[in-house]
Amino acid sequence: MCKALGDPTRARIVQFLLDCCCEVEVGEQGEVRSTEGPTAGQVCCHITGSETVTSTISFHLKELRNAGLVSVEKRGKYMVCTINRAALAKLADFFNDARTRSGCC
Amino acid sequence: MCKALGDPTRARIVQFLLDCCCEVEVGEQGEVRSTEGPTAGQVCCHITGSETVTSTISFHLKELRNAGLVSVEKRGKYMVCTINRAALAKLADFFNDARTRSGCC
DNA sequence: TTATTATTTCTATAATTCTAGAAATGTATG
DNA sequence: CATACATTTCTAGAATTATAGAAATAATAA
Repeated sequence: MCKALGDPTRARIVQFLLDCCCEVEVGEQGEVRSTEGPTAGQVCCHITGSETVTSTISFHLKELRNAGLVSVEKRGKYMVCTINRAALAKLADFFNDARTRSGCC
Repeated sequence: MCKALGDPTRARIVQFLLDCCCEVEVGEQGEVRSTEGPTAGQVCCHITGSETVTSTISFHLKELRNAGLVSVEKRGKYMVCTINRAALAKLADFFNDARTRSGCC
């Protein structure tokens, strides 16, 4: 998980997912309402400033997904990204344990 | 900090520093008693299994030091390594905040 | 059905990072 | 003072990882 978070682009993605609460914007009929996070395209737009380099964001989302930090699930033709709170809790617990651990001597 | 922890060798070093409570072993006079952590050479010995590749461990210790995770201070001719508990606390706090953060919607 | 939109996979290249030897530095010991 | 020891810096090469374009996939819209 730390390795995944170590890349600056992925760190920005995670920060965006933490800050963001955008509902997925949709066409005229509102196909994809009531999602919890932004779509892959919205992440891309926010991180790179354009829609042109989706492949790079897709790569990083896969890494974050493999690390268990983010879930990316299909809703219609979009991919909706959400932070995995349990993973954050795991990290918090690990570092909290480490902090309070006393050596054996 | 996550980037620093992301490397497997550095992760092992940190884990060793957390687990370890070795006092610095010394010559016949006991020059370097009452330190809090192992020397760079002891870290090297534990991680790589030999003393031969000290430069690599030195490189990683520098990275951990630059990230603020480990302090490496001189005691005689040894360098004594200790985990920075405040850094661990910072990480714990960050992930704890992130975990419990509720979106704005 | 055809076209369009969103995203992923593939590929090559670019960039970064790790590794380990050699030489250099600093400290202690004979 | 010379030698041995602990560690760092420098260097080149190896390995890994990131990037972005192009083609492929999948779902919706016309």
